[in-house]
Amino acid sequence: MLTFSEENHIKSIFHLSASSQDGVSTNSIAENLNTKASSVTEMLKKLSEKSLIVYKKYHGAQLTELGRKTALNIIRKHRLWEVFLVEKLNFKWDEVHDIAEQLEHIQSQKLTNQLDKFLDFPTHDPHGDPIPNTAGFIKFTPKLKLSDLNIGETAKFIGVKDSSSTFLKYLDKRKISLGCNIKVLHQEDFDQSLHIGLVDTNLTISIKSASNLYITKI
Amino acid sequence: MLTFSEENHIKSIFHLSASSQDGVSTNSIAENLNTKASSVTEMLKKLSEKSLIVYKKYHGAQLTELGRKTALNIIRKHRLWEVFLVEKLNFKWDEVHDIAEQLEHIQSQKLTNQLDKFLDFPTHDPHGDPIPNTAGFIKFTPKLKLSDLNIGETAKFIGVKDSSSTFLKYLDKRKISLGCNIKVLHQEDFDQSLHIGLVDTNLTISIKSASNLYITKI
DNA sequence: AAATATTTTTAGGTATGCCTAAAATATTTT
DNA sequence: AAAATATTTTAGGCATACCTAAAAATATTT
Repeated sequence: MLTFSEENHIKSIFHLSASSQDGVSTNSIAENLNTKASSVTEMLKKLSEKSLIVYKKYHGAQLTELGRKTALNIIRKHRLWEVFLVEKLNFKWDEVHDIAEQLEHIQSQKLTNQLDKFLDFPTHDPHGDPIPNTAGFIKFTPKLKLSDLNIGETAKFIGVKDSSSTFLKYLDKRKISLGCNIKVLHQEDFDQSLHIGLVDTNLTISIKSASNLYITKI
Repeated sequence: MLTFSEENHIKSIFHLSASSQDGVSTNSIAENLNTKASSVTEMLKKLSEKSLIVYKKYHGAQLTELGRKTALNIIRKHRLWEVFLVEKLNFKWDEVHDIAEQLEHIQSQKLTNQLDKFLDFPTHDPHGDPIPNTAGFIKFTPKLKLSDLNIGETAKFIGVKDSSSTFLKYLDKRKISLGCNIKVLHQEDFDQSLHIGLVDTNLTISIKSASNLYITKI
């Protein structure tokens, strides 16, 4: 049985692993968890002793297979609860993160699996992130961004990179919702902003916003 | 914001208050929470400083109005989650306690209220215990036990006193479920055991079991 | 009302998880 | 490759929440 803090460190290392080939640095974990490097060092020693990570002093941490499974189980719970909150309790997609952050620590394999069944085995959470299965298998989809498209191309909006509440609300206001089709109409030269077409409206979004939208060509 | 431990102490004091007019003793809390009296003493000081209890050395603790509200909010969450687990996720009534014990600490007023609505505002949990409303109001029903009935009387089974898994499974096996009608047919002289009649069967239960069943005359 | 027993508190200790500041190591620059 | 800079670890502290053992207060018995 892991403590909340241990679980949070494991999760953090998992997320940071995506964007780094070798070990995850102490500082990046500290920044991610809003703690200090020295606290992280302590924790890395502990997680290493529990065989959840491979840790070599001054050279960061890498999850072991056990650690990866552990991380994916926490992420599975987080994302299932997010689906529950949005689908069943009528929460908006920008309101669910903090609550799921608490719920992901609830310990009961049966609870997780029954919840999964109750939600009819969803494959993605409300932000488009894939939900790992019981075995810790996660469906990998190559992640294209809207900013990667050429003028004239159309794609389906399938997920957000930055799922901060501010950004999600911004999307709501512009009626850009998961699953909708977006066509790139034109790009401004001076600031790279994109004119895009939705089903019944056109609008302009910054290149920064465009690179926060994951899409799949259709 | 209270810690899990603070919340558990508050809850414990609330439950123990039912069966004691004046202050709840340090020892009884310790026993209830499986800790030691000295740990409880420390906590009582802390809760007292936070105005959740009135605490006088050597004379036990009593909840303040704030403490009572706090306790009822935790109990509300506990019981709503129990309903959720049984009604929506197909748990048995003897499986839900430990999970609800974790879920009761999740902090989000909105979550609790949406859950309440989703469950269609249940009034009682799967063991027959009443669910406090948002304001901390709890419906008080005078609690008769099956053992209080006279021979020949019939009553509706509305709750259990001891909701241990063993006892709940015992009831399952005998098809005694919440809401069913029970008639007291006869009492054995030598051990006070009761012969009772259900809808389509008769059976014998010990006086100890009978005093664990809350009923209401019909 | 003493003596005894029980309960509660205090004193002092441990593990966890955080911190700051200083020391050690790694990386980058010149 | 030496110096400067950045990162990471160690050392030593603090708060929480537990513990045991001893002391103090209360309750019960004689």
